Amino acid sequence: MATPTYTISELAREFGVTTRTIRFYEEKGLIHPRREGQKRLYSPADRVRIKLILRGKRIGMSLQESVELIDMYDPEHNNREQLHSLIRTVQDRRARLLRQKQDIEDMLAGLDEVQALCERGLEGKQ
Amino acid sequence: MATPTYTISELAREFGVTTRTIRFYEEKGLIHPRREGQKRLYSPADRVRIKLILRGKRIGMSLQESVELIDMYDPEHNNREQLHSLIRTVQDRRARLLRQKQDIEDMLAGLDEVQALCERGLEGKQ
DNA sequence: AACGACGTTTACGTTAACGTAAAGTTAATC
DNA sequence: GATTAACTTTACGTTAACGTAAACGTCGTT
Repeated sequence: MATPTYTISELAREFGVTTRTIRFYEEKGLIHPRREGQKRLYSPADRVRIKLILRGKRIGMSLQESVELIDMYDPEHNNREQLHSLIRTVQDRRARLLRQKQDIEDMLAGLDEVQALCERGLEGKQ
Repeated sequence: MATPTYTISELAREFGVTTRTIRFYEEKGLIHPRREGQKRLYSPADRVRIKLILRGKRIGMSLQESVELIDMYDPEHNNREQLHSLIRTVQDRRARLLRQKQDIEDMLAGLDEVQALCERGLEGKQ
């Protein structure tokens, strides 16, 4: 079976964004769907890129940051210097992500407190 | 001993933002420092609010979202209906935070892979 | 009394990430 | 063949979150 392909509105529906958003990502060079005549046709790889970009957005990354992170996967970096440099940026990213994770855990703990207070408040009025 | 108080540039330095940012937050109604003549004087409570706002920013929350979350703590909600409503918004927040946390963990796993690939690549060239 | 460091207000400028509207093309259907 | 639905391009508009510049006040020091 041939690899599946997606139209722009299929992907828009799947990810809960507008077609404008997807075209905008292309305009910014984040994806490069092929064309069938005039129409855009998206490969599974395109689809994954969009998914990863949106994942980045959810935790507050800019589109550029998301793309930089995604592009760490494909190895256009052969020499020692580049590999070392990539390892450093990986570690920077990791540090940031760990702090974000800590931020989230702190907020979750805060929400637990708030909810406990609410439930206490409700008991009295039961 | 009296409770400590902060000038705008002290806080700016501490949090790594500009004074413009802090004044902007006030302009948007996020904080309300008292005045000494013309000058702003920040209380520890003001300081914590700024800290929480910046924490929210780090994980991609808007200023408004941060404030809404912070304001869940002070109980201006006495009646049953309000408490129930608050519990629901708490649960929505929790769901979003959990997904963000999952996103981060996925990215961290991805970074581990990238780093492993880098180190493999380096071995051959040692 | 001039200077520098800090504070203030007012106001226009900037960037990212799209929204929205206009106007047209292509393919399938009534 | 007219309509409808999905696609296209072009282009101006919008919002959030500040940046930046101008013009001024108030100390403490030199």
